[in-house]
Amino acid sequence: MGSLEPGLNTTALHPSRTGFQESSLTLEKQDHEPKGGAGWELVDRTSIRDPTHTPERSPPSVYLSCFDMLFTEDSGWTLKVPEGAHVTPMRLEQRKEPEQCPLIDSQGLCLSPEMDYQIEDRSLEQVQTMVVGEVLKDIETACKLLNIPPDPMDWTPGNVQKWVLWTEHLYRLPQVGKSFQELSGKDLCAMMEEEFRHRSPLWGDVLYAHLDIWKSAAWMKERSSPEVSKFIGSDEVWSATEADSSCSGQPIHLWQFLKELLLKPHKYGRCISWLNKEKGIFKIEDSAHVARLWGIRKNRPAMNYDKLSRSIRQYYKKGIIRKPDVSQRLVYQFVHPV
DNA sequence: GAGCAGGATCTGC
DNA sequence: GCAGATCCTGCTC
Repeated sequence: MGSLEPGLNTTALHPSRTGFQESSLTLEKQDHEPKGGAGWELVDRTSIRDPTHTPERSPPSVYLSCFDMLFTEDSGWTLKVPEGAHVTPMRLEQRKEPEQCPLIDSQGLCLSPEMDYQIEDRSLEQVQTMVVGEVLKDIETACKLLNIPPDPMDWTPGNVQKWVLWTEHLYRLPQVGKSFQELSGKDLCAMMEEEFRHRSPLWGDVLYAHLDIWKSAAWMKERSSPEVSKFIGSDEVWSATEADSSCSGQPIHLWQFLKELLLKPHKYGRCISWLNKEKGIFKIEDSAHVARLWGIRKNRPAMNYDKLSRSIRQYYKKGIIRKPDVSQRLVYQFVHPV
């Protein structure tokens, strides 16, 4: 049994990347029983299932993409793969609209349509709820960073471009944005998977799968699952009326953006982190990554750290950011830490 | 070479 | 006009 390193992006399991034929995957966590027992297998490019599943025992499938969030160092979850394992994409031939999404059950969890029954495995249910919560939080974070609405149906062509750039970044895709120019969110949502593949033969299916998750999340948000809300917490629940400048269409300032990243250490701790939160001293650990994120946020693909740092230095005169008393490379300090 | 400092100019809102 | 983005020169580590 080999194991995939925490932090692994599950697109590494994408059959087009791996050439795998079939798979048996197990989710494991220290002090927890492995989930799935005999293992999980890939159902399609976005979901995995317990091959030993019976309706009475366990949910048949979960979004594979959801588990991206589980493979973080602080989550403790590890995806185990048997030596020489292969992954087979068992395509869902009859993809349904989000209202009938086969991967979402009647309670808003990432389950299949045959899930109209009680799940006896409570811990597994909790994992499901946690996964959904993580997906919603992840999308919420992306919305804030990109300043786009959570529902793809509301996207302008500019929003679509930001989202495509974001997806390119997330899945390490080559540039495919030009293939989706001038499309609104409604246009994008109306497109079938074949059209995604037509526009981008190599990566259209990845974009389609990622969009499908966003569409499903918007659908879940609309249904306001109490289970999911409970997990996410009151301060994290989506709210259209939430007084959040970064989601209200107002342009975000660079210093606000940096603080947003610093507020999500579980996601961005590897690229930016506090050295002394009380004094507002932070370090840009991965300058290229932070610049890339800022470029995506501002729809400036040519952004780099040289330009970003120049913008930071503009804050010196304004008294927003300065270099700490003991100047260090890539270390800055908010003049008025909160 | 990468990062830092700051001037000058351009751009989008 | 503002807030960056871009380009630049010169400097430090």
